[in-house]
Amino acid sequence: MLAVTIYDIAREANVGIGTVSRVLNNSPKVTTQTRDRVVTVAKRLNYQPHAYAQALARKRSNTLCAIIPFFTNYFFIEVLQGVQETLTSLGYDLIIHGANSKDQVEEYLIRSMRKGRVDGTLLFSLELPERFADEFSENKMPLVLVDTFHPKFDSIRVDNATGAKIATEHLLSLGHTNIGMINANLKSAPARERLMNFKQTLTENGIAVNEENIINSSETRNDGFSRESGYHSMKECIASGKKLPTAFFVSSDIQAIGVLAALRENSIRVPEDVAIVSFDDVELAKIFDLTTMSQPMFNMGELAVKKMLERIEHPDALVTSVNFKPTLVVRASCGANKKYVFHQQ
Amino acid sequence: MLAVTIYDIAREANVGIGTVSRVLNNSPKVTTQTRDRVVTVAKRLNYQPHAYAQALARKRSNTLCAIIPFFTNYFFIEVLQGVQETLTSLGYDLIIHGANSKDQVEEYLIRSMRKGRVDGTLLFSLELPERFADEFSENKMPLVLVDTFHPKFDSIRVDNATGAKIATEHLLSLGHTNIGMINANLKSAPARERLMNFKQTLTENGIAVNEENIINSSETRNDGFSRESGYHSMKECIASGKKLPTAFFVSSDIQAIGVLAALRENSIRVPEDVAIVSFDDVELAKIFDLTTMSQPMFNMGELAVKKMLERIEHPDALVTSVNFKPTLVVRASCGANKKYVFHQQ
DNA sequence: TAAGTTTCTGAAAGCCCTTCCATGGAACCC
DNA sequence: GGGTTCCATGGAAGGGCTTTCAGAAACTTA
Repeated sequence: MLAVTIYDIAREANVGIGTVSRVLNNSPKVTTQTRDRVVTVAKRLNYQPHAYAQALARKRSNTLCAIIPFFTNYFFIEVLQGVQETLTSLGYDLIIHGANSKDQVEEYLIRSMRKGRVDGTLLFSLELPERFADEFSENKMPLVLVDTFHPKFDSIRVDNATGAKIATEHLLSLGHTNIGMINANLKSAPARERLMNFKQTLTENGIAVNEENIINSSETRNDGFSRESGYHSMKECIASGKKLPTAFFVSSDIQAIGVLAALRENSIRVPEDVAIVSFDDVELAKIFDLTTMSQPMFNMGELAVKKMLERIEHPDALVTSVNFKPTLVVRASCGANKKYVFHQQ
Repeated sequence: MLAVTIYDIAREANVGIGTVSRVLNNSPKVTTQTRDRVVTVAKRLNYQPHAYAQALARKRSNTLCAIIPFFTNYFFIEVLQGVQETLTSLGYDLIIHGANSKDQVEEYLIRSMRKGRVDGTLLFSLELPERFADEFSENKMPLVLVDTFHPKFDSIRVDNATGAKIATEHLLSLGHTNIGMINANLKSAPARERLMNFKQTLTENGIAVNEENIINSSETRNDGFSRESGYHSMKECIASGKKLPTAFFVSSDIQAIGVLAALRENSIRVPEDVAIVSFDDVELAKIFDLTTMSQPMFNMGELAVKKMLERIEHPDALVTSVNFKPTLVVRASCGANKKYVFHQQ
C-alpha cells in the first residue's frame, strides 16, 4: 500500500499541509498558481487520501449501512439497486448486512451504532426492537425504515391497504365472487394489513368473507413470504376437499409461484380455473406472467437514501412517513388478458 | 451520537488510556483487578469504540469491498451470501459495489484503492483492466478474483471445461446425437470455455460439430447471460426453419429460462421434443426444474474470503488459482427423470 | 536488605487528515 | 506614505485509538 500523505505533497510542492488539504478539498482560498502546483505533485505521487483519517477529522464517514433480510427475498435486492446507485453517485459507500434472524438484526444494529462507523442506518422490513429504538433516538443516530414502521423514525412504506383493495377489486371486477387469500405469516405487519383490507374490500362489495378460504402461513422463515409457503398453503387448500375459490389474492409474488406449482400438480389451470393476483412485482413476476401489485422498488430505495441524507443534515427535523401507492400490473394470471400464463400450456 | 472515549473511561476508572485500550483489546498484560474496574466503567458509560480511529491506529479497516455485476444476475447474490456470512463472523464488514458498466468497474476499483478504505477487494466475474492489475500488484493491495482470472492475483473459478464436458456427456448418454448449444456472448471467457469444451466433447465422442446449431449471443448486456438472450437465440434457431436438435446445452440457467419460453411459444415440449441442460444452478433453476451444472456458490464465496484473509496476512505469498468442479444436478429438463418439467403441462 | 527480575501501568508518539488561528505581505485607503 | 483591510498561507491542535517505552511496583534471589 503506497503511503503518500499530504506531508509528502506539502514538502514536494513547497507549501504547508493546510494548503494541500485546502486544495484537495476545493477550498476557494487558494491561488490558482499554488493550486496547480499542489495538484501536479499530488498527481505525480499518485496520492490517494486516507479515507479513515478523513472520516476521523471530518467526523463523518460517508458510509451508510443497510440491514436487510438479505437473500431470502428478491424484493430487497431490487430496492437495494436504487439505494446503491443513488449513494454511489453521491460519493457514499454502502455496507450491507444480511440478517437471517432476530439475533443477527440486533447484532448488526449494535455494529452500526459503533461511533463513527456509519453516518446512518437503513433498516429494511425488519421490526425495530424497542430498546434499539430508544438508543438510536436518544443518541440522534440517523435511522430510516423501509417497508417497516416505528413512530420515532422516518419510514418509507408500501400502502398495503390500498394495494390489497385494488387487487381485490380487480378480481371482483372480473366477476369473481368466491375469492380466497393465500397469506404470509400474520406476525408480519404487511401480511396483517393486506389481509385486513382484502376482507374489508369484500365486505364493502357485499361479499361475505369465508374464513375457510383464507390461509395464513404458519412458516416463520421469512415470515412465510416464500415459494414453499405458497406451495403448502395451496396444497392444504386443495387437500381440504372443499370447493376451491375461483380466484386468489396471494400476498407476494414468490408465494404465488409456489401456488402455481401446487395448482399445476393438481391440473388446475390458471387463469381458467383459478385466477391469481399477487403482490410485489419482482423480476420473477414477469417471468411467470403474474398479475400483481407493483411497488416502485427502485424509487423506494432512492427515496430512502434521500430521506437519510436529509436526516443526517437535520437531525431534529420532523419525522416523516411516506406511503408509496402500489399500482396494478395486469398480466396473464388474473385472466383479464387473452394470452395464457407463461408457465402453463 | 454519544461521545464516550477511552479518556472518559480512563478518568473514571483511575487508570491510563493505554490500560483502557489494553483491556478492550484483551491484552493479557493487565491484572484481573484493573481489568474488571475498566470493564465495569466501560459498560456503565456504554462505551463504543470509534471504528475509524481504530482503523487509523491499527492501519487496518476490517472492511472488504466486493465489486460485482450486481443486479443483473442472481448468481452473484448467492455467492455473496457466502461472502457476507463468513465475513461477519470474523468481524469484517463488506462494502458492496454493483457495477453495470466498464466505467463503473473502474470507478469502484479506484475507490477501493483509496488508502485505508478497505483491506482488500473482491472482484467478481469482471475483467480486470490491465492498468489496475499493475497498480494493485505494485502496491500490494489485496485483490481476489472470483469467476474471473488474472495471472497476478489469486482467483477462484468454476471449471467451465469440465462442466461443459459433463453436461454434454450427459446429453450424449441419454442418446442424443444432434445437440445444439445456446451460448452467451463470446466476449465472456466462460462462454468461450464452455463452447470449446462442448465442441470437443462432441468430437471426442465421434459426433461432428454442426456450427449451425450453435448460437452465440450478440448481446452485450451482462454478456448475453440473460433471459432475453436465451429467448432470442432460441427464436432465431426455430425461425431458421432447419431441423431442430433434440437437445441443447445452454450456457446459463437464466438463458435456459428464456429458451423454455421460446420453445413453449412454439409448442415444442421439454424434455419430450427438446432436452435442456444448462449451467449455474441458481435458485431459479429449481423453480424451473432445470437439469444444470451446479456450482458451489456459497463455498466459492467462503473460499474467496479465506483467500483474501490469507492474502492480507501474507502479501507476498504465492498466487493461487482454485478451480471448483461443477456437478451435474439432474432435474426434469433433460428428460432423464420421469417427472415432467415444472413449468409445462 | 539490596540487587536483580518480572510484571504492570501511564504517558507520549504516531496514524493522516481537517480546521482554526496567527502571520505576513499585498492591496487598498485617505 | 502610513495605516488599515484582506487574504493566502503555514502550522498547531484535535479527532480517538494503538503501541512503544520507560518507569513504578511487585516479586525473587542471595
